[in-house]
Amino acid sequence: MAATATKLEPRGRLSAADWEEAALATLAESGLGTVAVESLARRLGVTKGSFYWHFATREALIKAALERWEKSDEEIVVAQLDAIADPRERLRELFRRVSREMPSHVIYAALMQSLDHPLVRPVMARVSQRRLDVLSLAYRQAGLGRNEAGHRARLAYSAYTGFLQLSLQLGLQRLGHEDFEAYVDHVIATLVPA
Amino acid sequence: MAATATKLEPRGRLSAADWEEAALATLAESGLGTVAVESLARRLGVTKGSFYWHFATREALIKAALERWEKSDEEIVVAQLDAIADPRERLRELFRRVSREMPSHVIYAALMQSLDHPLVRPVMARVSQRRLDVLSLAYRQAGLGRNEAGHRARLAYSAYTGFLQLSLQLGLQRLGHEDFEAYVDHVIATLVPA
DNA sequence: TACATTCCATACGCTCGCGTATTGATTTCG
DNA sequence: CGAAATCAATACGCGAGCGTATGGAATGTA
Repeated sequence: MAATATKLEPRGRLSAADWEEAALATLAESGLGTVAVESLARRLGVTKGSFYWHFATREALIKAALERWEKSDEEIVVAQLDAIADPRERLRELFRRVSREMPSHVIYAALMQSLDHPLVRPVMARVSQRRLDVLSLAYRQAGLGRNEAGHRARLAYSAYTGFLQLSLQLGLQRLGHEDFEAYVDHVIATLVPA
Repeated sequence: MAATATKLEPRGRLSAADWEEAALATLAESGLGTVAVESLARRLGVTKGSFYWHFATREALIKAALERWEKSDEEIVVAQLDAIADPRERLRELFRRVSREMPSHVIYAALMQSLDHPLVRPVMARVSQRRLDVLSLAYRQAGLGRNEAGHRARLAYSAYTGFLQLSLQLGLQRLGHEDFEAYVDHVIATLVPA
């Protein structure tokens, strides 16, 4: 009957990867601040003793989890997107992707709330720069000038990260599936050149 | 020669207001997490003993500081803005205000990084709702339909909060005074209907 | 089976920040 | 001036989390 169903994920012995996954899961649920070793241990059905065999320190775990996430994010968000030739359609698809594959965005949003923390900031700086570059390139290919494209990319990316913050962290009117579609359409109409 | 010039603000005895101001200053500088009573005490040139005479608990201080900020923010951002009759010009001025009066925006951005924390979230929810309403109204008066106005307001506000996060927290290319003006112009051109 | 490696539990120490208790100084004011 | 009220210093207790030490169980392997 435990309301907070602390789902213990793996059953047998644990590997470093298990801890990293658990860390990312907890991160997505309640932020980096709650990623504590004793808490994770309970979640996994073991104790600290286990953790410190796999990792030297809590920071080491965070570092590993971040690398794991950054890698998967790199593939998901960026890679399978270059396929779309038409830049305008690529932009539209990019905006739509925010709804699908939410899990990765949830972690993104959680990490953006921990931009203090020396390990997180550089990761998010790289991730953000990559996304900005993708956007900027698409806008250039869509016909905008160098400066225009840069500004529009920054605007679009700001809207993206801001929207996630308002929705997931602030919890501002959760915006049902219906209205969300309408909103995305409006964003596309406003930010994607005809 | 102390690099981190921990400026002790008031000289004589302290009042509750002094602690609140110091809390807001520290908040703006390094986030809510660093708003600790012993730290503030050092900053003010006293010790904990003083603090706990003025406040029952750290949370009480935060609560008071938040009320103080919300009040001042309410006046600055909202009040002296209804003056501008033309909604389009009002929107333009609104975007420009992000550059001036940075201090309040810095505190805003810092608080948006602490949306966990039970005292902060409701405050930011109210503040955000007010600003969204202001935007939405302006867009309606500018001729947009009910839904259009709501969506555009959300988009503009997302861009606002996202931009602050990217600039102040992530530190993404600090964007010199020159480029910043150009960016704001681009935003206005993109988000304010002709 | 024997032995090494891998994984985990228990118990402990340490630091940091909050909050309390107590005493002391400094105003304020009758 | 003397007493009350106001503001502050010192010392202490406490819980949360990290990290360490050490022994024990489980798994592989010769």
